[in-house]
Amino acid sequence: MNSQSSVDAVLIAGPTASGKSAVAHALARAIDGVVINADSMQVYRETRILTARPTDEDTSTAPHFLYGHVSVTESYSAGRYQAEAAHALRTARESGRVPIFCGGTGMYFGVLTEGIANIPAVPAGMREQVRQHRDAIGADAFHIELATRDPESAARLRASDTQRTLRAYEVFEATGRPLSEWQKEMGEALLGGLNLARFVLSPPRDELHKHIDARFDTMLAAGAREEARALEGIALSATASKIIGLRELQAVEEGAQSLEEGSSRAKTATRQYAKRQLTWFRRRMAEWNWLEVQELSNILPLLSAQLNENA
RNA sequence: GCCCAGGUAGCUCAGUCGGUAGAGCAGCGGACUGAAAAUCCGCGUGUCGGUGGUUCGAUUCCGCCCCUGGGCA
Repeated sequence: MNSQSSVDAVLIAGPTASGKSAVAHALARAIDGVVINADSMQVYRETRILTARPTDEDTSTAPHFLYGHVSVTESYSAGRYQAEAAHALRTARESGRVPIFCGGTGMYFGVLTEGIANIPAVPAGMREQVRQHRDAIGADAFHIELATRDPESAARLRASDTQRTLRAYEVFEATGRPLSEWQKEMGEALLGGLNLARFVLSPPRDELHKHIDARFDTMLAAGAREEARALEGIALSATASKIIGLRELQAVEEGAQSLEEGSSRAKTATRQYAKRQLTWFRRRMAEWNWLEVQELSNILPLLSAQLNENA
């Protein structure tokens, strides 16, 4: 990193419940920055509690972009994130504020720092058609059909990988060109050429697990059940329906399981998610600055010291 | 106190006609290019309650003890 120039953008990644939102908020206030979301679920409006989205107080005391601006009935995607993050980045820089990207979605950080192939959107109707086709003929037959359209993707993917085989198939159906070909043309990294300060917040695993459990209890106390109940009967998008805790709490509201059981399942799912995040971070963000301390008061000085080194 | 059932992985359990044991869940590791809080792949982590006895060899058979649940008093 160039020690002569100042930092153009700060990136704060970390597993769920690692306290990164609070750090980003405090940093934004300290350096007159703007927090830009890098989390696939905190974009959703109606699920503030369940997605641990920053509160109104947070967003009124420091600018926050790309939080809660999408309805749970809408699908969201890395492609849409790319466009919106580009706009948010431009807005922040034009106002002379330091963009602080904060979130837990590894793939979105990939969009920021490595770019993503620029592939035309696949019409929703076609996606649904392809999905039904796979259901009808089965995973193995679908995988064989994919091989005739996009042999390279088929060779790379297992038939059991529902999501990726669907994606490869539908891209071919929509564009007439294999996904593997599209992917050879990477788009530009949004933050390419900028001087970045990159951090991964990583509390010890047992501490993280305690935080996850405690945070879900806090969510319940803050009205997570009501939030889940309010969404019953609403046609959630494929993406929003994956919000951890939502289905678990709706099952509780419907009487299908006890609150204790629902809570336990939600906590377990959150731990498993954090584990997947950490795998990504460890392998793909190994050279970032890893901060293993736990307390906010300890993190800020460390982070500031790193920033000054780069300033 | 007596009778019955059970004590095997973190949890719920299977099993060994005597040759030191295996499933699900949890957990751990990994992959990841437009649903990524998704999707997928790999890994068994054990004084088989304790202690004596029989045996070449006991988690398995026998005795005693401890613990848990149920029943009779």
